[in-house]
Amino acid sequence: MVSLTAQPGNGPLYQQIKKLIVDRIVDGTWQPGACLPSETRLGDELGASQGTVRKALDDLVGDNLLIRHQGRGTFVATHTAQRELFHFFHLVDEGGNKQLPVYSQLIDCSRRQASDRETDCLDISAPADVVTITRVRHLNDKPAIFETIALPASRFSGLEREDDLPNELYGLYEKSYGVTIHRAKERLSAVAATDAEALALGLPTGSPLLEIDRIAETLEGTPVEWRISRCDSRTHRYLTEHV
Amino acid sequence: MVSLTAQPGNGPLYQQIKKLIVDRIVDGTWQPGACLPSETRLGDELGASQGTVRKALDDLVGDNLLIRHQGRGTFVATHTAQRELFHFFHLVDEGGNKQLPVYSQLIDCSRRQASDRETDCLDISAPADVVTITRVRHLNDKPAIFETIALPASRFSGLEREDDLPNELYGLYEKSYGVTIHRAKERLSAVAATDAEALALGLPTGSPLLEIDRIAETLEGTPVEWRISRCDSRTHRYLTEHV
DNA sequence: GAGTGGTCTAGACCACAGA
DNA sequence: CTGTGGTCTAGACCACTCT
Repeated sequence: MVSLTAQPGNGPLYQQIKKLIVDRIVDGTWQPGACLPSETRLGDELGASQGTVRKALDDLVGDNLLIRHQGRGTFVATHTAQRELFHFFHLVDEGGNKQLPVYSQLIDCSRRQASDRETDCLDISAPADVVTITRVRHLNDKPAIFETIALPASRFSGLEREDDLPNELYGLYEKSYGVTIHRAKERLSAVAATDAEALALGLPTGSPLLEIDRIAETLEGTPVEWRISRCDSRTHRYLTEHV
Repeated sequence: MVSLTAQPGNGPLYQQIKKLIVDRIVDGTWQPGACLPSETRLGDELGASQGTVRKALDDLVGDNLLIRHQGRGTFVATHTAQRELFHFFHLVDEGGNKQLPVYSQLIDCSRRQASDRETDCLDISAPADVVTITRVRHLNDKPAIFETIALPASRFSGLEREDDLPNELYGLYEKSYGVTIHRAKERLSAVAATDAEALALGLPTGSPLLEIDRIAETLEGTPVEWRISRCDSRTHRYLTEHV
């Protein structure tokens, strides 16, 4: 049952509408890729004008939660390679060109008990399992990223038996495990390459590597992936832009 | 003379209004900190409704170009320490806390002919001067960032004679040289500390440092500062968030 | 042609800041 | 009290997509 009110203590109507839409996406009423009702229909259902609904939708489009197509409708955002490239991958080569890794060498994918650090990063309670992935991602046909990933086994049950993991995992999370990554917090630092990393990336032990420590969250803000990417810094840079 | 039209080949009205406002900020009609005319007045002057003006203003607020204060008015954004902290400084300590450097040890500030790399980064033509700044910025009372900055001498004439450079330079650029930094592109990598850097930061030569290579631009997109910050990666991380 | 989002208008009332 | 931005409405027309 829907009950939105003019504007008592609940705050602005369009904020209430935003929350309602987010809730429906979170609870699966509107799955990724689904088409929302039209602005006028939503307005009628919620007892708001089309303009107010529009403001709510505009905000959510700005949050990368919805996508609009003129003449077609408004859709729940999905994880395409495009989105991965624009929002979650920031390495560029000397020419400043961005390209997703097309090949990954899988070193390990298994399930085991979570370490203290892992339970901490993934915000899960002590005796729990994680699925871990270790792989070397290639850029321009050369090994460039040594990557370790930890996932809560509760949400990703059976992933360790998956064969042929794709390079872009977020689409897999979404399609096969119903987990949509919405936000990623990254902490970057410089580290010295370990023997294993140096060997895998073809450079001397102790070489400086760019470490990207990422925690990826769902729409609700729950951390669901902890990823450490150690990147060969000779050939690639991490690009960001701020306004 | 203002002439905005309904919507011929010029595109949507609110886009034309945005452009007009940006132009007036660029040409100095509305200086940083200035109060714009009210929405209704702007609408009357431009022959548009208040709602349309509002949409233009909303967009520009989203671009960090304007700031609104309910009941007071709409203002051109300025470079406060707050903005510097939120938009242009991304280092955090182990606790994840962000704090601007409060002390900098100035090593050099002088004027000389630009190198090829500098003319390239700053997009200036060959025989030109730059003002360079070299300094060590301190975080938590410890040397943490070895920083070199190159500025086109044409825009920053006399800066090399400035005594007592502030830690946050962007406010100085804006107030004393009429240069407002609007956007910064950063390329991050891991490098090995040189002798000079190691000495200044109190760590062994060859230690991995996080290098931030930043080119800062004006509203018009002209590069006006090239800055390389080499950061002690043991104690600090570069924090970003993506949605 | 029917339905969608994109733009624009005109007018209303509320919340807040400052004289 | 006046003027500002913040929210909300109702209705109009345009541009686009699909059938």
